[in-house]
Amino acid sequence: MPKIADEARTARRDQIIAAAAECFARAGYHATTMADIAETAGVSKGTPYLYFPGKEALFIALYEEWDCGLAARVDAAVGGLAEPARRSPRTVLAAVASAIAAHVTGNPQTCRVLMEATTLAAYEPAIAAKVQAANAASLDQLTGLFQAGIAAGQWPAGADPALRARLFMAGLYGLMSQWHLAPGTFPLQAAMGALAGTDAVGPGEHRGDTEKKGDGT
Amino acid sequence: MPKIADEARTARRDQIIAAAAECFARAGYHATTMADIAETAGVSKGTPYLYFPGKEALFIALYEEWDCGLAARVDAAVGGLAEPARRSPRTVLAAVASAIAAHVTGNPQTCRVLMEATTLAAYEPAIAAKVQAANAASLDQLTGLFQAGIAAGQWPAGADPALRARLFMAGLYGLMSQWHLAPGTFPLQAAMGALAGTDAVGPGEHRGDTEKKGDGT
DNA sequence: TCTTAAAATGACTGGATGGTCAGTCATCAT
DNA sequence: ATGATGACTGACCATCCAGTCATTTTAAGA
Repeated sequence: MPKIADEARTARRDQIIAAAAECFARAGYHATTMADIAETAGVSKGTPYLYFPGKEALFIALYEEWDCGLAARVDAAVGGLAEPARRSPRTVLAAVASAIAAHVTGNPQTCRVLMEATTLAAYEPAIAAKVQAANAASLDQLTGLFQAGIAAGQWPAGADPALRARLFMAGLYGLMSQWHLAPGTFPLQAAMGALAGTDAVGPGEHRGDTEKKGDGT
Repeated sequence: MPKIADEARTARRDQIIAAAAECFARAGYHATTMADIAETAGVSKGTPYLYFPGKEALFIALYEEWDCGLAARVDAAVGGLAEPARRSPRTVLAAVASAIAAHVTGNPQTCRVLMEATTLAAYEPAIAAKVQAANAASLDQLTGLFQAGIAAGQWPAGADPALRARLFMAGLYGLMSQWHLAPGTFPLQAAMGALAGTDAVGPGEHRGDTEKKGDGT
């Protein structure tokens, strides 16, 4: 009987999510209406409800899709490293930062959705759960990376890998937050690169060459 | 003629702003209604409009008040340093981080309002203007601090002060953002201390002793 | 081609919200 | 004491929006 092809269903779903991303990024969660999303997607007002239970569920689906997009990019970047480089935690870290910067620069909407999610997480338990889970996973991965780096002597022996991971994540998020307010003001790629090259608390294996100009406003 | 005492007017205003802070921090900007604020302040629904043109103006007033609160705290912390210490940019930086951590820990609402403002800034030009101005001012101050620190040899000569300042600010903001989602998960004070003690890209005058345990979730 | 069930539509609803305003009440100069 | 001035009140309005559902359209199978 005439059930729409699975493929078509998925396409519609993606179309709606993409429209939602555009709208949420443009106007924020609360200022975006379901009607906006439907119109942007080119469907009627009722259609989104055939694919998602409601606005919040749609946002969560979007968040997961986009976060996955980011995670996938990061994995791809790490996987794409040449074998010897992949063994160096420091190099991996730089690749992670670079991949994130590239993805965000290319899709500024990612920034917006990410920030919106983080802010919403303060009041919406369902969203908080997703955001915290994503954060914890990233933190774990980074902690592992720093652990390896410390073991390999790329960071000082006494360093606390969990703390390093947290500071690194905080730096990434803070940079995105600053950048999304005024994208033209400083080069995200360079700043994130510096953050990765940075030796929080350690004897400086690296030096001035990782520094780039930022124009300061 | 019977004009209310200026003192009384200011008190009412502050009372409304305090109520707004509580409500915005509890439920976020959009989910907070003017009726909520009025009720929390113990006044009628019309009264806030006698002191502020509307919801957005009230939020902006709150943002400025709270931001000033933070800036004042920072200034006080710096001013309170003993004279020789105040001459050391590194020490000043640590004092700044410590003052912010203390203020935020004591008033978690600050975190919420700050994040809410940053997110809103993406869509509300009036708020964006205030946030960007505040950011630029902080960035300038920090840049000056790093400049002095570099001149004094506390950071490597080649370092870019503007970039350092940006990374430091990003770290602070990112830490607040992580902390407000799960205040119990890690000690903000210690993390911010580590951030200030950190030698992004520099030879490490400091070492492991600035590291504290963070439990990693 | 024709049947039929699922998909899509869009008018509708019930509730909520920012903001207003005519009227009330407290205060202070006289 | 008293009355004029302005702070305060809270019912009210116009608007908006998430979500529903009866109806129409679409496409897969016979």
